[in-house]
Amino acid sequence: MADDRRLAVLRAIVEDYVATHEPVGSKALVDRHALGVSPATIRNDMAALEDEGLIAQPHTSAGRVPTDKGYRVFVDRLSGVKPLSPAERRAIERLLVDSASLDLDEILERTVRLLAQLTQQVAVVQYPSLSQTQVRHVELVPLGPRRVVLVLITDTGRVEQRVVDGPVELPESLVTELRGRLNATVVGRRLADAALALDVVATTYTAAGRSGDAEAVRTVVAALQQALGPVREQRVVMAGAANLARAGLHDTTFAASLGQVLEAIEEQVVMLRLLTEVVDDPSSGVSVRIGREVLHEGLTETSLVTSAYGGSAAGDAAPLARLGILGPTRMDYPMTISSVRAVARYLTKVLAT
Amino acid sequence: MADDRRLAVLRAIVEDYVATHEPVGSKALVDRHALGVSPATIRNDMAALEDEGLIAQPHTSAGRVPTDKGYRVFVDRLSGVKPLSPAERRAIERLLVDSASLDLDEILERTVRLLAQLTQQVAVVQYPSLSQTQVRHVELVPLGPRRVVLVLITDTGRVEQRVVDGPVELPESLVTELRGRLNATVVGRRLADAALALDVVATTYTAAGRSGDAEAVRTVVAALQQALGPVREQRVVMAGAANLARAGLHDTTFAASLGQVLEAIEEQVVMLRLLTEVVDDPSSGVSVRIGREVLHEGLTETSLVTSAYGGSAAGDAAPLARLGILGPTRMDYPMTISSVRAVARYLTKVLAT
DNA sequence: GCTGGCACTCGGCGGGGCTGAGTGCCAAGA
DNA sequence: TCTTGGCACTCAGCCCCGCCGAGTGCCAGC
Repeated sequence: MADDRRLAVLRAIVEDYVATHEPVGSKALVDRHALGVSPATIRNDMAALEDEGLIAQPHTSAGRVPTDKGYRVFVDRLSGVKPLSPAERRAIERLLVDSASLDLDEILERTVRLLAQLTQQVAVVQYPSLSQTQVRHVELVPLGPRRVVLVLITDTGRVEQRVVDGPVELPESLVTELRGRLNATVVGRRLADAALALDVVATTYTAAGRSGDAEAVRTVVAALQQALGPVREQRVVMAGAANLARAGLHDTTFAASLGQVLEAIEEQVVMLRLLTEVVDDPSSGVSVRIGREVLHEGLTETSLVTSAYGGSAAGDAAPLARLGILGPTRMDYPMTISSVRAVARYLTKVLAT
Repeated sequence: MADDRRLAVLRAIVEDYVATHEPVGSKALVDRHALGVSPATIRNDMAALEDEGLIAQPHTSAGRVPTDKGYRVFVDRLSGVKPLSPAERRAIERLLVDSASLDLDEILERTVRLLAQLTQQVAVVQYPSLSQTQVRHVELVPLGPRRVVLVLITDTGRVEQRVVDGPVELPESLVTELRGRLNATVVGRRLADAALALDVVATTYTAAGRSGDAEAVRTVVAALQQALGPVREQRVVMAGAANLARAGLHDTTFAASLGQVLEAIEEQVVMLRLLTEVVDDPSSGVSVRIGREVLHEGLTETSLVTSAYGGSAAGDAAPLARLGILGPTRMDYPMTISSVRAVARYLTKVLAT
């Protein structure tokens, strides 16, 4: 039971520190929380918590501050679910309703803004993975004698385009023929399967003795395969950088790392790595990385709260991608976690329609 | 000639202040610049410049700092063109070469990054205006009984897409017929003309007594008209927010406005207004707005250097859109101006191919 | 019109002293 | 064994002060 109280003290320290942004002392704790014991007792508990590495003092004779490890314990064992406020719930539902007729780009754009606004942090949404989706249609449009636009349309309504410069002229007749052949080969297949199936198309032309055309065809096929490949789906959208700056105003240590945080966000490669190397906690459906756990140089003062979205709630379809937020380690985890989870769920619903 | 020297003093003050970020005094000026007169003379000149509102003292007994008006005079009359370094020139040329086979999105993405890197500021690139371009092709792809994807392809290779939910079922035969009719109506026309020409399509169906189909057709036509309209071209891409944060580290006044700057950048509406209300100076081909001239609340500490791009160098084709940078008023204007101009020219070339 | 000289101003810096929040430890009580 | 009040101790933050020096404006002389 003494152990229970120690954890209650840790929870109180985290909550107060998040609220005030100042190291919290033993007296302030008993004043603000009905702990039922004296400051001296709290001090003993604090000493124990410090031994365990859960809290730390910035300097002698200052209050305590949670460490990354302290936040970890708080998140894993202490934070109850904070239900969303009616206003928040309404904002999310509005997204769901309004999005019915929007295209994917706009849905994601709105989602990321909503998440940034709810959490007052930087929000990121990864583009949905295309691996589950199928090819609906391929279109070739001549732009010039040796140039065509290749447009790939999937059954989720996503459109990919490539400008292709052929090595030789592409007569209208060949374009028309190739359009038919490509559609026959790939329509209805999953993207990865379609890419493989295309391998034979160019060789057909070689076999038919039309080696001149085969060269041009190879170029077009290669572009289509590239469009089918996973490269283009590796994108994230981001919103709420201004929230970061505002957080930095009240927190000089975080302000210093602001530049590095912005850099990481702008480097899509970095964000994608962070998003993909993470796995949701089965019970909460959310992943929380705290401080150094984020495993990126400039983000040691930063936590990453993310959740998978897409797929089906029943779990019989794999999720499509992840979304989440990035903010100072000192954040309101219960609120953030429920916001991220709620937005992920609603986005899943929206995409299922 | 005394007047000439006063301007030389202003130039020296601007240059030193930009370099050191500290108020510059009379002694420091004569040391660093071969002005050929004594500090006392400079002090008289400074007093005159201050009377004219071109420089100011943060407090008595500190050096002088240029005002917005001072920067204005510097930019208009004093700053020579600073040629790009060979390394910079090479970086820009590499963009030109590599971009040959990329699509528009990627070209702009690279351009904005390049500009951010060259200037060490936040770079913005507005998407090219579509008003000059023509419709190349319209494609309709059924997604479900009442849903189609509408894809619009222009002769610049730009692709716009819309998911359209019809009020009633859209049978395959109608989709095919409509595809042909739409293409017959709009292909080869300019976007704005095409939107007008579409007005008659729906009425054709009504006239033919097919009022059931007419309703569905109207929905599709409306979506296409919206895609043709100017709404979707109103986009900007942005890069280099981290540069801003870095600038803020050495400059507390600017750090305070950092949040507002990020907000303005994220609000595309704001950036678009700023970009469109600006006109290039005919002699330099660049527009420079300094501090309050930017005419936006959060950007009084910020300058905006932009240039039109696209069109033709000879001027016989109107430019397509603008690109530029946003940074603290205290920036290296000659360098920034030549970078912005150079990138705008190269992007024009790239898009002309 | 330029220059050297001179008195003046005032922000920034470093030192010293005080305050108060917060701690650790201890001995006594439940 | 745990809790509690008491007590001595530490130390960051703050204020005050005095000094320094950069920088100024003005003036008389060239």
